[in-house]
Amino acid sequence: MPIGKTTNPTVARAVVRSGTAQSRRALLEAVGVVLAAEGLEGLSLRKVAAQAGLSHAAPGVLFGGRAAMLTEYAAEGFRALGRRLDQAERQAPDGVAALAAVGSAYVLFAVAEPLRFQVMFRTDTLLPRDPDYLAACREGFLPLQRAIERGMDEGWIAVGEIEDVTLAAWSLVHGLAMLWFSKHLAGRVSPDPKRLAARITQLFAGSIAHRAPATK
Amino acid sequence: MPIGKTTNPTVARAVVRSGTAQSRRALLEAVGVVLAAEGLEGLSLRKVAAQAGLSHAAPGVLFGGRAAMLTEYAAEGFRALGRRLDQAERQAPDGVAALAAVGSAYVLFAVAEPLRFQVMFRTDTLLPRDPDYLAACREGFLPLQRAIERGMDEGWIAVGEIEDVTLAAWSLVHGLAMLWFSKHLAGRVSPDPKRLAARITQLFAGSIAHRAPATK
DNA sequence: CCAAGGGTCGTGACAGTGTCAACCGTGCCC
DNA sequence: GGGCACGGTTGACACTGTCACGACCCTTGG
Repeated sequence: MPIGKTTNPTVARAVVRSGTAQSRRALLEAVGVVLAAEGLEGLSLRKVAAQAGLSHAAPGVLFGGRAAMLTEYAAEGFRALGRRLDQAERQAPDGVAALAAVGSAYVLFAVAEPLRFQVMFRTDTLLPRDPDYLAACREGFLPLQRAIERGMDEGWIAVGEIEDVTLAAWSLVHGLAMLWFSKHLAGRVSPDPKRLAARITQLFAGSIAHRAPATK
Repeated sequence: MPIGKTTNPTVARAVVRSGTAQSRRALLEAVGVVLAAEGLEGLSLRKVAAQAGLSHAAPGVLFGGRAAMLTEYAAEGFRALGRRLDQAERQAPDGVAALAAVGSAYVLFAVAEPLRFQVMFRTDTLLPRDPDYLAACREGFLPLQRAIERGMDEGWIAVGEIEDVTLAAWSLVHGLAMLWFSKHLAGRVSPDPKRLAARITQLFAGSIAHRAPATK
């Protein structure tokens, strides 16, 4: 008897998340396809459903609405981002390099997949309270926290400024990515995002690490 | 006769900016009202038109479409932002304070009017090539450039790094504002945006200004 | 003084969107 | 077999942005 593919009966009922895993996966992949083909504004549940070979109301049934589906899509993006940052952080020889590498990887991830990145942070079209989404976010930012800790171990970050340095680093690369999307930088800066991200993150990390003792 | 006859579409399109200034002004003000009442997702041309006391298609006629109207609204926002930054920059005693003050004012403007700020940078729903919009952007960022120039005159910014420092400063405050909106900072940092912005911008400006000579 | 015309805006219609109630088919268990 | 819960479709609804058409007003020419 082919009972092997039976789904967990009670859990599926308890959680709001229903639907077959295959259909949900197909829809999530279709989101990326439609996003790449039609752009951010051209994204619609109906196109996604058609791309996935399902009926037009399938996203609503399987996820519970547009926001819920995009939230799941965004959570997957945060997990992918976390893997990239983790890889960058581990390869860095010291704290300064780690901070710059994580920041650079952040920007390059955003530039490489701008649509996904923008969906990830468009919290007005998402469900920011979703526990899965929140967990993915927290997991994604662990590499940055590790890089900060390395700076603390190396002595160029004081315990009292951990929060500020972390937030400043995150803001820096997040803002750089956002400005890159917004095209406000077109013609204003060098067009190579890789070199640009490296310069900016090294400027920041280097300035923080090599401060003169009397910073007011 | 089903054949539409000699209507000249080019003549009607000759002047993009048509309509009375009053109606356009009323619509732009209505954008702010609807935005405040319904949020970013609740914004629609029909609600704006109703709020302004006009017909549902008035925005399309008077501006040429949703994107054009929002672009004009965004341009007004950039002009207001420029005034705030200019004021902050002029009151600062030296370059470091100017850079921090401009950055702090940037964040506070964004926090004070989050919806307008988000519309200003949502370039996928705007017309980023609009000359009026571009001029307003450029004008809005003059104070930041002046602050950087003060730092250069004071000797803590080299000529070769003007571009990088400018972009880093802008990215920092822009990212901080964006992260604030995205609610990813909720519970993570101090809830007072004024104090937070001051700390972050002073950390950045102070680190850049008081670097040890051997950076890297 | 009146008719014509161009600009300003309302009206109606259309395709497309997200969401929901109602509806089937299919496998499961008593 | 007879429910029956699940996975998904169908159909409908309100709402959106956009466009063609028509009504009104102010100017202007004869």
